[in-house]
Amino acid sequence: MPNRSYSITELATDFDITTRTIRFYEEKGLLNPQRKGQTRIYSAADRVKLKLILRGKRLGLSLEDSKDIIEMYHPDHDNSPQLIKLINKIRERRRLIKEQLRQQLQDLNDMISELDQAEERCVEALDDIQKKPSKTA
Amino acid sequence: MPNRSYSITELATDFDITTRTIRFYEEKGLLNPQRKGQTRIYSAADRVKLKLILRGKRLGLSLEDSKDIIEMYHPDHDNSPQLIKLINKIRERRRLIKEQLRQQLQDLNDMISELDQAEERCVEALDDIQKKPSKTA
DNA sequence: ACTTACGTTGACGTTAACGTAAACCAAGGG
DNA sequence: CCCTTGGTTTACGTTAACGTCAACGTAAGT
Repeated sequence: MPNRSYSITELATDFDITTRTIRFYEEKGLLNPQRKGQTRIYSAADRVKLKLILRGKRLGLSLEDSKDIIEMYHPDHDNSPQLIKLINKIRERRRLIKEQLRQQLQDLNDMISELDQAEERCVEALDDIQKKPSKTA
Repeated sequence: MPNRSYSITELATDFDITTRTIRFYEEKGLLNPQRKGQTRIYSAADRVKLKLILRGKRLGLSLEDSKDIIEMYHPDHDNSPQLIKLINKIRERRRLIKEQLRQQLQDLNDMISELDQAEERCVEALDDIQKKPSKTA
């Protein structure tokens, strides 16, 4: 059932964050859960938003960036200038993401190959030590 | 000539950072340039370290992490227990990097395909508006 | 001698993204 | 009735990674 609702602690344990974090995201305008009295009630859509936020964080986006992205998901269907602006924003964002993807892929591969080399140097140093026994001998 | 040396502003403009940033990295123990009087003189090796730090940043590593990684590049060639520990650190780090690579690739692809969908929804909404002329008509 | 460019060391300020603590309410169990 | 288990708001604290002065030294050019 994708239409159930969630308590704040439930979401917190699900995503391994604290309730403070979730309330903080609301404070920053990234979430707007319903209320039952004082208590926050999170919908499936809220859950998805949280997921978006956390994914954004893993990619190094700021909360502002994630907020921006979240707002791309519910366009104003009656306002064509707004829609056009939104489309451009989406395309720009995609461009940024793709460029980032390229850069990170290269960075990660570079780093891995350098770690390989560093390991190799260590292994060789160890081999050398094996051949000439210690100075104290 | 890879063995020339660099001034602090030279490195700063090269990498598009401020001199404050470079001194900050030194303060945190990631760099240790020579001195000529008071003035810092950076070697080619220092330049490489800076590059490592900045790449680390792009990957979301902390300065502490980068410091750790930099220290992997000049092993103590006479101490085999140290060398063994270092090799294990390198392997662990590579494991982390690879896992991060996997995760980021998935995150980026997910995000791109979701942006594609969002764009599509916008375009459809625009089409709808074109068909039924504005309410004021 | 004066300015300009580049360098230095403090030291305090700033921003993002929460952590932490205090003080409180509400529902249910024993 | 009290306690435990959630939930709430408000507010101050914290950390990383610098930014931003201030106050000064030095060497080169005019």
